[in-house]
Amino acid sequence: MGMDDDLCTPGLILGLGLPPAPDTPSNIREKSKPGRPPGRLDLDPCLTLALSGETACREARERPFYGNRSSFEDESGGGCEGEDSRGAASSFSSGKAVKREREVSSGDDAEIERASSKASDEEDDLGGGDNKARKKLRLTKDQSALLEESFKQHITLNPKQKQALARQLKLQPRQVEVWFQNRRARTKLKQTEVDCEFLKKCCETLSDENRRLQKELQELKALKLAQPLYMHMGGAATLSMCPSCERVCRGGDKGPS
DNA sequence: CAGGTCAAGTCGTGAT
DNA sequence: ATCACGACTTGACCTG
Repeated sequence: MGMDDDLCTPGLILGLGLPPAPDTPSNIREKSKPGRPPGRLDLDPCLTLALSGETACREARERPFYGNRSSFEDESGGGCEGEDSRGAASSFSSGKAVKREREVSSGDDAEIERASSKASDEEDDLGGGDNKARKKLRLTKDQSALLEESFKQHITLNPKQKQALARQLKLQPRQVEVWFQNRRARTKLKQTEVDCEFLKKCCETLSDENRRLQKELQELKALKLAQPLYMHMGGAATLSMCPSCERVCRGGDKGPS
């Protein structure tokens, strides 16, 4: 009678452990500043069946942040060249453009940029001479290819690189900068999707294993109910998890290897 | 025309 | 205070 549940808890603990949910694009926000370049999600799920006294489940490890942000760029990054002047790329937000005027470039750069803006506008000219509306810049294949190429080399640009690339592409440095920003955003989004898929698979796998272990636990409980004496002889204390075959064995029983 | 893509805008934040 | 960056938004353009 009384010996069922109380006696029946041999101290077996079943635990399903998952690391904290992955950073979603939204909660990743500023915390993730250290920068996670597109990389593998380091997930280490844990599922354990243990005797009491042991920890039910390993602490889920903290996922390391994805490695570096391209700090290597910063060595030469002076930012003193007025490289990134005014949001002149678009003539559309007249008043708002003021914001972007933090780097007031000297006339020289300003002219280069104005010229390059014109050049790029005319390059893929769609015929509309109306500059009232913001005109969509479409990068040419060559421009995109070159941008992609340099993105492969470094995902951020220092001012000199930006300048050089802009000159090469006949674009404004600001346009190059924006392209890199958007490119990083796309990369991150893509990586998030990949992570998400990976986590789903992990979840399925762990659920399966959880079910299996729950079943095993039930079997063990049933076994103990059938052999109450076994408990008093200290049998339960000798139950242990065989690391190699991942089954519960008696103390004396050794796994296959 | 709806929905997708992407260049470019705004805003908030951390680093210096 | 300034700057660079990321997140989010806007708007032009494209496509089915």
